[in-house]
Amino acid sequence: MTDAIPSYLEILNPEQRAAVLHTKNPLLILAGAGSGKTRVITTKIAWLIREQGVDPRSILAVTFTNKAAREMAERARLIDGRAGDAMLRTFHSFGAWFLRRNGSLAGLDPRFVIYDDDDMIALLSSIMEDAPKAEVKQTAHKISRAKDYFYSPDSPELDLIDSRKSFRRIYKEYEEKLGRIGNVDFGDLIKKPVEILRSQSDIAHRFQNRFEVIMVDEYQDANIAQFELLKSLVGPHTYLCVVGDDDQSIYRFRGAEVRNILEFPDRFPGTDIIRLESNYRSTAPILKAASSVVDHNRGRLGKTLRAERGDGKQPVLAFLPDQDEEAVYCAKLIENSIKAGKEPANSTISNSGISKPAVYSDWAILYRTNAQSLGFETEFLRRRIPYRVVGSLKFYEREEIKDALALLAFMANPRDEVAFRRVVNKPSRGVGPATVDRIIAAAENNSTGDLAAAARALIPVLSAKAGAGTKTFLKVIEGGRAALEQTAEPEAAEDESDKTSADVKETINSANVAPKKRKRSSKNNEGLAAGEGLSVCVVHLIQESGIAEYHAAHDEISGNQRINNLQELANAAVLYEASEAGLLEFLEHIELDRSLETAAAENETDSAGGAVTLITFHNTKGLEFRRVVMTGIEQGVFPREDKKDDELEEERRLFYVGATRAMDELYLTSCAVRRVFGRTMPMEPSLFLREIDRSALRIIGNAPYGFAGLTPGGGYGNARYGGKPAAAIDGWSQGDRLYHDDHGYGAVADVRDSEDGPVVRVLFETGKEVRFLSRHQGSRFMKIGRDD
DNA sequence: TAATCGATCTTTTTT
DNA sequence: AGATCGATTA
Repeated sequence: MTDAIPSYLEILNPEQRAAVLHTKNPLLILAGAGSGKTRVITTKIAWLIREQGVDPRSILAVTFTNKAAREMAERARLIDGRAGDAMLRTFHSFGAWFLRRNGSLAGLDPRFVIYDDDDMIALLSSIMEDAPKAEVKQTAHKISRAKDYFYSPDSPELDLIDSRKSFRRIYKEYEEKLGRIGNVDFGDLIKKPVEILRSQSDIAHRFQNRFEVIMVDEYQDANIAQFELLKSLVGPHTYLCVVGDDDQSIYRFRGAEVRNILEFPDRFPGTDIIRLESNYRSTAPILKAASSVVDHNRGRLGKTLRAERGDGKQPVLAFLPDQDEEAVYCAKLIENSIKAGKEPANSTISNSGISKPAVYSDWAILYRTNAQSLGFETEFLRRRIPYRVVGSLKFYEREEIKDALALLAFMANPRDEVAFRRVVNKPSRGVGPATVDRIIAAAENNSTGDLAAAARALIPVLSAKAGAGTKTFLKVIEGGRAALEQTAEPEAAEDESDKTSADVKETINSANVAPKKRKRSSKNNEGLAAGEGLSVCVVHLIQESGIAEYHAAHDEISGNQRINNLQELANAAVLYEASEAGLLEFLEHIELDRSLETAAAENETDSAGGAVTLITFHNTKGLEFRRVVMTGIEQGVFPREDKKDDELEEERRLFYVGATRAMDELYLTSCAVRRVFGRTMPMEPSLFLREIDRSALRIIGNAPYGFAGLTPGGGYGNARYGGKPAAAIDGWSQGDRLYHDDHGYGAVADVRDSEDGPVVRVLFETGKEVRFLSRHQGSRFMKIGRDD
């Protein structure tokens, strides 16, 4: 250690450095929020390559999101370029990569397409023919869950999920049907590789030898199947290092098991544990607020974060009348911070030590459910506050996009019954359900299961109309295939060549290549512009199939963007080659990484200050923002209704994750009423608000009755609102809440008549008291409601 | 067979 | 409030 320490290690604190330099035994890094976890992982990768002579290609680092994988690759490469050769992937993309090469050992055609939840439901509903849709959905969920836990249709443990015989039967049938089709669902991407590795010891050995080092990020979110995958990949000489934080485990609902991290030392004997407890992100009061909530959880490893940044602005809890005011409050906060940045003289609200002018991208609005984003969007749109919505885009879930993808999927795999059903009669070609069933039945009887072949063979027997329609459809697909083959160049062989043997030579990270080219879509609806590569094929399909026309007609009625969306999809395909391999790559990329930003979602994002981020709590994991507003902190919303025990603890962790995203400023909002399904419902403040250490909180607005013991901070306490509201004078009465551009939020303390007319006395959240003449209020004061 | 109108349900959270 | 689903109707 007395030798010169490389500079990239110098910047680490002792614990971080110990984590980087650790070797041999399995290592569990318990990394609190904001403790420099990513830095440790990336540095470790670089260090292993540089100082330990580890071949980068023998390093596997697994994450849960593509974003995290990309970031990790980028940062590791900055330290050492060779890190670019390491395999950095999500669990699922690793599974897909594995199955393309080794799936044939389990009878899987390497040309499989990945089914998403909707496809899964569609397939399932063809099995559960007359079950209500809700039940089908629920069954799909249970099957996903079963796969997360590595349960097969004949596992005895399946009873833990659903003990009914019928469930077992449906699950089994589903598996058979999916197998016949030759596609896989998300769960299969993990489960099938484990099955192969378990049953084929030669393959297992090959992989155990290939990966000398395996690292897992966000280990607290791993499910049982992923744990099994890990176990199968770790050989006697593999160095295993997992990083996680039990307090940030928020994916239980999709099978994540905190016990993976809690029991890691038992599962891998000899494990060393290193804790990273220095937080470099948030100020002390923010951390205090966050920790005081999660402290109420039982069953945690427990740790204490030290706020290296020291003191800062108190988090603010704002009680607001309703969700519209909530949106206004957020908008005002943002606008004020921007304004304050532009006019530094205006320092009514002084924030200790924060002198940087605020920009839009400093801000994030957090909410529990995607549906809550709408209110903020409308308000921000109105005020021209640039924003971007993370996650809920659902670009790939739109009808027109799913149609186009189904055409592509059917082209890639003519056994794909789900895709076939979706598009064979869209737009309607006279191929009704009866005909479709007949074709599918015929395909089941021929050995290949090829629906296109079965359909072709049936044409002579079908009615004239159905026959003609079927013919048209097949022609479209064939045309698409022709568009592939024409341009298929020898390059296509490159990826195929190393399929069996040396995956060591693999140039990896197809997930990382997708260059961010921003193609401007042609705005006219005349026709779709075909670029190069696979987009030629995509455009052909959506045009010739009539899908484009079908949706164009719809656009005219409801003013949608469907044609533009289809164009966007075609643009994305430009990056892929027009070959079968390119097609599969494109489809896989879409299934596994839906976070792609689409031009459709950009409103004014390109403006200088960036944009405010609208995002669910779940989606914020791994992110940080200078200023964060946690909205809808109400009982029933967050925590969601009837959450108790383990689930309540998970909600608490979610709260913790959200709060620890904030670097400088944290705001919490809680509404007195909220529209739920169009009905206005009275709300109660969240349980979590009572759990927050009160010394770490400043409260503004009116704490509702029942929020015992809390006295608003600005000097206007509950008592003031305890009685009936005073009679209004000139439209103002005691208890009215208002907003002032300079002073922020406040409430009317009293209204008195004077010789110049009614005088309104207002107390602001800053503690400031202001009097003004009612008739002079101008536009500087904005009334925002009252609390009765 | 397709389009239109009402009734009903919706909301977790995501790879 | 909005979407979705089914039944009714043209």
